[in-house]
Amino acid sequence: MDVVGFFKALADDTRLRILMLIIGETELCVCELTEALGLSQPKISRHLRLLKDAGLLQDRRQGQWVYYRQADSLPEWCAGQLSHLANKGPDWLQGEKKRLSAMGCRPGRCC
Amino acid sequence: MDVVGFFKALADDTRLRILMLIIGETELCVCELTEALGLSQPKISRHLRLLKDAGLLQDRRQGQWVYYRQADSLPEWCAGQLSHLANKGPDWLQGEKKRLSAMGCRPGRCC
DNA sequence: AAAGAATATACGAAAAAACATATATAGCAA
DNA sequence: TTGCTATATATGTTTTTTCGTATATTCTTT
Repeated sequence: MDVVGFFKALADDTRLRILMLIIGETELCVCELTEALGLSQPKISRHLRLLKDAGLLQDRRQGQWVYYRQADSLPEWCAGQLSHLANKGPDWLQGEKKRLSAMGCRPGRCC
Repeated sequence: MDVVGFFKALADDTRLRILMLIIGETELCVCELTEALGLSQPKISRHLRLLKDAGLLQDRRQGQWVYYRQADSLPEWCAGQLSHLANKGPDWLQGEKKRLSAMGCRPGRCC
């Protein structure tokens, strides 16, 4: 996990929102992110891959869903910064969180 | 100072090194940075401008030299992250610091 | 005023990143 | 198997960044 790579990974509005949402919710699958951000599925997947390649996220497959969460074993300077950001700032994620909880059916959370 | 803008500003190797050097030394002028990083003067100036536009640096002119330092009035989450980075990490700036102190004549510091 | 040094900007080219869309893969259910 | 859903990748295009080089500006010194 190099420093510039870390900042590059966060230097995009979509990725930053994805990451903050995931950290706030601990774990989210692709379709939840797609819904919450109102973006196309390939776009979400592409950015998730970048975040995973950068070492910030890890994924696990469960059935047909793939869940993403913050990577274990992040260096402290990096994890600290992330949780700090996720807790402190984002009033900019109100809309996203609202859309998330408005989802009729979320995998593992309903029906 | 928006969050994405902050990360964009740091998402470049040259800018990150410039910033870490400046924070480490409190204040540096363009020719010192040019020497320390071994890069062309226009390149340094261009990146300094980006950092200034992003709100991370401020400058002051003294005679023919322009000195850059970390901006006053940075939000706490931002200043904290910067000093944390500058103090903790950069073993990657050894060469730069060596070239800096090897400069025969540094404005305000010699002759 | 003229010359020289330090710094800034302008401009076209090259490289990198982001995108939309189409298609592929993988699991599940009938 | 077939069909359906969730996710991933491939491809060509557009946008954004970065860069080198040339030139402009500002200050100092003579």
